[in-house]
Amino acid sequence: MPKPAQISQSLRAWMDVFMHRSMRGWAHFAKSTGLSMPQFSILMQLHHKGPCGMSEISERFDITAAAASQLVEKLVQGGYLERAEDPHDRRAKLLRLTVNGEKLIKDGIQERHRWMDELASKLGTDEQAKVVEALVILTEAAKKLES
Amino acid sequence: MPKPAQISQSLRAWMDVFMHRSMRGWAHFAKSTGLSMPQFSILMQLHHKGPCGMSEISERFDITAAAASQLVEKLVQGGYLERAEDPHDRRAKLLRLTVNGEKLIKDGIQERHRWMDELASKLGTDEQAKVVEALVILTEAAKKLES
DNA sequence: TTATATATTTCAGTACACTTAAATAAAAAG
DNA sequence: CTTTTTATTTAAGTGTACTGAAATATATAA
Repeated sequence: MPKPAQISQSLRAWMDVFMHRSMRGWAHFAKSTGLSMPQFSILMQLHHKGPCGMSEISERFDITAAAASQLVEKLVQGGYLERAEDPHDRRAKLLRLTVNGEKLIKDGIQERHRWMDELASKLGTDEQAKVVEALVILTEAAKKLES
Repeated sequence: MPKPAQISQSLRAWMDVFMHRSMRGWAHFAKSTGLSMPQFSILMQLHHKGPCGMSEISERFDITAAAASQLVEKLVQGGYLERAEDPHDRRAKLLRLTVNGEKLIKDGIQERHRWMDELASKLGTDEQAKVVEALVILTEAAKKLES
C-alpha cells in the first residue's frame, strides 16, 4: 500500500468531519426557514456572488431558464428577492436580495459561525496561533486555485 | 467596532471558500449519478456512520418513517442499498450499502479529494507541515465537540 | 395472555422542482 | 428595416419527496 502524504491525509480527515457538520447544519437551517433547498441555494449564491441575472442562475445551478424563473418568482413572492430591470439590457432582470433575504442568509451564516467559534474556544493560545497561520495559507491557496 | 479574534476570522474565511467549493461539487456529482439529493444524502450518511435502521434515517433527516421507507426502497431497487433483517429485532431492518453503493460514494469522495490534493500541491514543504499540524488540532477538537 | 407500544410498509393525495414548447419583448446582425 | 438571436416568462405535464392514515408484524408491559 502506498504511503499517503500526511498533508493529503490530514486535509481529508478534516474535510470529513467539517463537511458532515456543515452540510447537516445548512440543511437543517434551510428547513427551519420553510424554504426548499433549491430556493435556499439561490439566496446563498446571491449573497455570495452579489446581484446577477436570471441566466446566471440557470447556468450555475444547471437548470433551464424556465425553472430558474419559477424558483425566483417564489422567492420574490416570499419577499426575499427583488427583480429589477437591468439598465443596460431591458430584456434582462437584475436579481438582488431584499433586506429580509439578506438577513435570512446572515442568520444562517452566523449559526454556522457559532460552531466554529465554539471549536476555536476549545483550543489553547498556541494552538490557535498555529491554526490561524495554517488557515490563512489554505484560504489563500484555495482562492488562487479558483482563478 | 469590536476587534474580531484572529482565529474566528480565519476560520470563517476558510469556511466561506471551502464550503462553496464543496457544496457545489457534491451537488454536481450527485446530479451526475442520476440520484436525487435526498437519495444521495442517505448513501452518504450510511457510508459515514455505517449500517443503521429505518428509524435512524427518518430521525436524522427529519422526515416521517413513511418517507424514509420510500426513499430507501428506491435505493434498494437501484442496487445501492440492501435491507437485511435486524437479528435483535425482527420488526426492524438493517440498512447497509451494497458494493455498488459503496463505490459510488467513494468515487464522489475521491473527486473531492482531488481538489484538496491539488490545493496541497500548491504549498511549499514548510507550509504543508504547518497545515498538517493545524488540521490535526482542528479535527481532534471537532471530534471532541461532537461527543 | 392481553393490551399496548414500536418498526416498518402501503396507499392516497399534495407540493415542489423540473422539463419542453410556445409567447413576448428587446438587442444585435444582415 | 428585416431577420435572427438572446433573456425571460407562461403553461402544461412529469417525476419525486413528502405527509397523514391505515395495515402488519413483532416486541414489551400489564
